[in-house]
Amino acid sequence: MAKKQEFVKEITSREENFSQWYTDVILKTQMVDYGPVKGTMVIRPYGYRIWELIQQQLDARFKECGVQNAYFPLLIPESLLKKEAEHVEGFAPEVAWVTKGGHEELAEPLVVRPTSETIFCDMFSKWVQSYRDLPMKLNQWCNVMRWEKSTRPFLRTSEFLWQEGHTIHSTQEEALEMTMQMIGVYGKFAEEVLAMPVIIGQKSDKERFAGAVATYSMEAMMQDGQALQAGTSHNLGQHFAKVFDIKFLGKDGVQEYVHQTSWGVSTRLIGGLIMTHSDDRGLVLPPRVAPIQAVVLPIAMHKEGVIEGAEKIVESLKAAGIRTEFDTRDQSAGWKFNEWEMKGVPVRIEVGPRDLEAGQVTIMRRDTLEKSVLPIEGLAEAIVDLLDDVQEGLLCKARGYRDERIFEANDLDELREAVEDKHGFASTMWCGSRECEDLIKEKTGATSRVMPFEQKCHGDKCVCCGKPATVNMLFARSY
RNA sequence: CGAGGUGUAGCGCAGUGUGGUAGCGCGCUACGUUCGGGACGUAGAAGUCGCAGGUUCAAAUCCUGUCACCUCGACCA
Repeated sequence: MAKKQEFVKEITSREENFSQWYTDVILKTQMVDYGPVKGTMVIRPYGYRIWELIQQQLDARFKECGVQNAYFPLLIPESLLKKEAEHVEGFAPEVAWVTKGGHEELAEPLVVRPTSETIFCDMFSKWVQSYRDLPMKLNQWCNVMRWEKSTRPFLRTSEFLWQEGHTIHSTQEEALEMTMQMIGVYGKFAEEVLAMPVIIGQKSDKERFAGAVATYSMEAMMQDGQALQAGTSHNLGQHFAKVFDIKFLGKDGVQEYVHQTSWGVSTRLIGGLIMTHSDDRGLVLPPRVAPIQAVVLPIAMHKEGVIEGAEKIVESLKAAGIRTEFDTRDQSAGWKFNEWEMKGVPVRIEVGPRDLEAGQVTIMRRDTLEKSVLPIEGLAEAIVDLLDDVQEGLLCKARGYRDERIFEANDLDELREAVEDKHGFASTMWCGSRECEDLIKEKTGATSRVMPFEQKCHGDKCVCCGKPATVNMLFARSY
């Protein structure tokens, strides 16, 4: 019999220090480690598996939209990046340069891609001639590099993994539709797969992507009330097309510039996932992105028939398509309980001699920490249902949490109170001016997040200047 | 870039005042006893004390320089 030992807390509580808690969770669950170069991270197998699951499921949704995958080079010539003025200005402070090839100084320096608009455009201009070539919808899964001043694993790292979609269309309407379609795909994906509720809307001019006509974003609320921009979709208009000379011959025989979009989500989604669901015991993963959905723990393994009994259960779960881990390591049961809880496995299945005798197993679900008993007969089907339940439960819980923390703010003081004291989002009426946006940032630390597609009008005066308001804007402190 | 802090075993830390042969907890290895919420015993392995110089018979400890990292600002689609 194992003696009870004082519980050694490995993870800082969220209440005490949210950012330390976050770091503890990702390091101690062995999802990532810090890389040798400052601001980089090594994604370990457990973390990478989550990314793979995101990739698979998101990519399938892209394909449904007629998007094809491709791969473009890591290095971009300086001249290409510089073609679009606003674009280069936006990224200049954070690009990494390559100036040497072997021992030779390069005639033209190269940048490590911070995003690939320019190189896509360069190729588009060669590939497109006729309206019959359009639309062209491409996507690539790759890494990008941005030399950030301050970094945090998953949320802002110098190098990160993402997908970037780039499409070109013959009409403005079609490009706009594509932009909207993709932000919609992201929003649905975030809620259905990551169980992460998001608010979709348009960014202010200040927060817009460098070179875009309009940027749409999905914003999620983390458990400390800060906002996370979890995915963006940009309507690039014809800016890039004009600079890179991407023209096509229309049905009417007239040369026209294409209308363009780009959209992306990154490994930041994993950071969002963690800060949305996890608790003081560690990770809580939604079943659809859990590398291990169910762990089977044989109790008192040395006893006759336990391993065999558990093994049969494992086989039946695997046959039902459940990602199952069979943990037969020589460790105490309590130790394993904690280990798998920390790693966020949605369902734990204990199989002990007493269970087997009674033809049942003991179940614990990670989201509610509730224990229950299920019969071995028909267990796999029951677990499939349970996983669906967990998935749904997590979304509901997160949505409830978020909705409670969106506060209407009618003046600067209420806005500050919403983000600072109540740790939430401020829903405001805003005049649309840059001056007010800057002043709000200065006074409250909050930045504009999105003008939600679902506008909630609650007044007619700007939260900052009191002049007539034009739009409902969410303000929040953000990552 | 401004202010503060920290570098000692894989991780977390003590030791630095007053210089004297490197310590603790966790983890790791082997064997045995255990096994339904972080087990126990015994025996082990593991450190150029961030780096470079200086003072000294002797430096983790004192002096000088330097590097790295962390926190808070600033900055950041």
